[in-house]
Amino acid sequence: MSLVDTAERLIASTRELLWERGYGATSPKAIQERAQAGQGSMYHHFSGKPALALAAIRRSADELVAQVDEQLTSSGTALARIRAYLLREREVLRGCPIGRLAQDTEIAHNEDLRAPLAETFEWLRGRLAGLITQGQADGEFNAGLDPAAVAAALVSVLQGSYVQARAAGSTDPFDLAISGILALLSPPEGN
Amino acid sequence: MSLVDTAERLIASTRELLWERGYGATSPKAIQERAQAGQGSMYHHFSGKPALALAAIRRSADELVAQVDEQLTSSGTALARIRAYLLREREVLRGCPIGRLAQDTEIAHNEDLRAPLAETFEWLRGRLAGLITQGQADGEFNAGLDPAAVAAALVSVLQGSYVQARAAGSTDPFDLAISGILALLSPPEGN
DNA sequence: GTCTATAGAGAGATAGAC
DNA sequence: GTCTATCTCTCTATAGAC
Repeated sequence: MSLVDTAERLIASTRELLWERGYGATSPKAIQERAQAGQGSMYHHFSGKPALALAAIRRSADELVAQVDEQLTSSGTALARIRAYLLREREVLRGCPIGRLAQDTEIAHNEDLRAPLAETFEWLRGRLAGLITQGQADGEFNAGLDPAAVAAALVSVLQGSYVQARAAGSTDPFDLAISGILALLSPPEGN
Repeated sequence: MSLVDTAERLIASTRELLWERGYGATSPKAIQERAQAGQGSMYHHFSGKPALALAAIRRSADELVAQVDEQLTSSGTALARIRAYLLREREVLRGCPIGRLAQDTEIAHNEDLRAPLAETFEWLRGRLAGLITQGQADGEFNAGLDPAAVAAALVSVLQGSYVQARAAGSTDPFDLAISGILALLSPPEGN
């Protein structure tokens, strides 16, 4: 008996492969090999590739939400928390484990598989909007800004910066874009 | 004899399929069917799928650069041109034909296939940075901003907004994020 | 230039033994 | 629960006729 059960190893294996290769390029065989499980084992625990992928995506989404929520709940001003979140350590060239899947046609066109992505981003926009509202009350941000719109822009900068970094084969565009949005968010002096 | 030659039809077909499905999910067979060309025909004009994909990606990149350059060269202030570019008509749920490919592992990990993406985004950042510099000279933007950083952030917002829209299955997050970055770029009043 | 035939490999799953 | 055998399809390409 392994440290974790077979179903868990299959989910972990699938999460890694979805992040690395996407849905289409993730084969049952590769999943099994990485999980050290046989075919019969996989089809005993899951009805097939879609069901296993759904379990893996949900897990990744839940973990991301928990992790980001903890980061954004830390002490400090709203602006400081947002700064820390944008500047935190990231495996930039691997991309976002959730955002990456949105480009996958098989996922984007499947209601079940897409749902966790939609929920994750919706939660993130709401969480950031709340922080921005708080920052406006504290006089950190221009009171005329729409918190929901700024929050959406912040999420976009992160996701788009991953895209630019992967296109460039370098983290430079990522870092540049983050510094750009931070400058716009809290200008050195008035505009 | 067709209106356009076979090689051109193959390239056009590949461009469409790469946009819709990505590299891995685009099969020679599907390319041939959409181009109304046989297998022998395709392998006569191109050495294989990678060569055809490269020709298709280059074409898409060149076309995007030409199109955006024309848009950004229009009359009006720097800010007005950037606004018009961000707000232009887009097929949001289809995603960006170039940015979409950056998430494709087979493309991101292949120097030849990735190069056109890198060049396109580098050009776009430079083009926007030039406009921002001009806008600073005209007093439209805070002179303390780094044009290259703000340009990278603008590109990220576009790319990331495509990602959010596809995840949501709706254009709403896209529109929200664009309005957010525009508000940060030119606040209604001082910050 | 374009066609059809063929081929080795892998995808994704099912069947039935253990 | 896990294993091996088997199956049908598709992928990507090559070969050689026309």
